[in-house]
Amino acid sequence: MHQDWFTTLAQYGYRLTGSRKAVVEIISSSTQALTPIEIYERARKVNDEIGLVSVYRTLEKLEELKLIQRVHQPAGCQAFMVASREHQHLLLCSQCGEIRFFEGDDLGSLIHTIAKKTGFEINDHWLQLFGVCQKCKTGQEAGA
Amino acid sequence: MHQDWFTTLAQYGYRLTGSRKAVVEIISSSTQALTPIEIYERARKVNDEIGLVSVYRTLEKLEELKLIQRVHQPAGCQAFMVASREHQHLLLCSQCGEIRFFEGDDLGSLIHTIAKKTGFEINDHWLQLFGVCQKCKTGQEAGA
DNA sequence: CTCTTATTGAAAACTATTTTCAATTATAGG
DNA sequence: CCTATAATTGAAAATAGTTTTCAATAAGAG
Ligand SMILES: [Mn+2]
Ligand SMILES: [Mn+2]
Ligand SMILES: [Zn+2]
Ligand SMILES: [Zn+2]
Repeated sequence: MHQDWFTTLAQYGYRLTGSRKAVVEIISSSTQALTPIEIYERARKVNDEIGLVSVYRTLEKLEELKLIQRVHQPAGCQAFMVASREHQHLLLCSQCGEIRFFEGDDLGSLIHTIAKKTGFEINDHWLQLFGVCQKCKTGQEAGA
Repeated sequence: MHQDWFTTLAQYGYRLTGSRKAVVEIISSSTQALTPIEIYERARKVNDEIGLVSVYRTLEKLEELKLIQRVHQPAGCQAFMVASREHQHLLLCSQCGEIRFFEGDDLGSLIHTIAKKTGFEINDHWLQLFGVCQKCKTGQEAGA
């Protein structure tokens, strides 16, 4: 997966540097949403030269290219994760932070009804489900 | 409506001060989500002594009492609006910022399916619809 | 009216993010 | 390979948003 990201970055004329590679590898392989600081701390274990500022700059570019997306949670909205290619929704574990995509919502008729009732032209929606994952339910520790 | 809020605040032992009244009146009568700064600026027109810090402190208390809620939007997540008493969802106009509640989503069967498929125990959800309100569609300016 | 204690605004502190800048380095072209 | 050039870097400064500290004030119980 991160190979694809490198290709995309290169296509857009961005150079492949050590700092960028570290950030890309960390985010693209995480099953949790990560904040800039969390990414920075993980990246430093690989490359202790990296600056937090490069994490921010890389996140900015990855978001522009729609390779990552911001995740909104009750605890805060600074975390990022891999973006879904298609229209999908999130399922989040409130305990360990694991995040999964799911698809197949059938909001069509609801959206139609609300549009008719309110006069709004509805063109997007956010749906997120919150819960406790299987691992956390059974008491196991979750892998980071 | 803000009369009820004053009563609730008093019941919890909070005093009714000019600063609080201003914040309460502004939020409880707005059809848009407002940021702390926006509230502050509006409040100053009524009471030019008020400090931004009191806006923050009042928001904190109103949120604790569940009289207001934070609104998450693509442009940012610092805005607040009246909280719905019951389980409801938001419909937001991307153009003028108007926000409405709606109810009657039928996510039950979707949630059941996802729970079964993933092993998650799902206990909450967020649903927001984004679009353009009637006023904005027909080109009128929206009232603040 | 008085007393107590919550609340206030200003200022300082803190946190998160962005900008500035000179030094470095990826990469296109030779 | 080398070279030239423009993108990228990390440090430091700047900015923005929010919280804490503090002495002064004022709400409200009695
Ligand atoms: Mn959907
Ligand atoms: Mn619902
Ligand atoms: Zn979990
Ligand atoms: Zn509108």
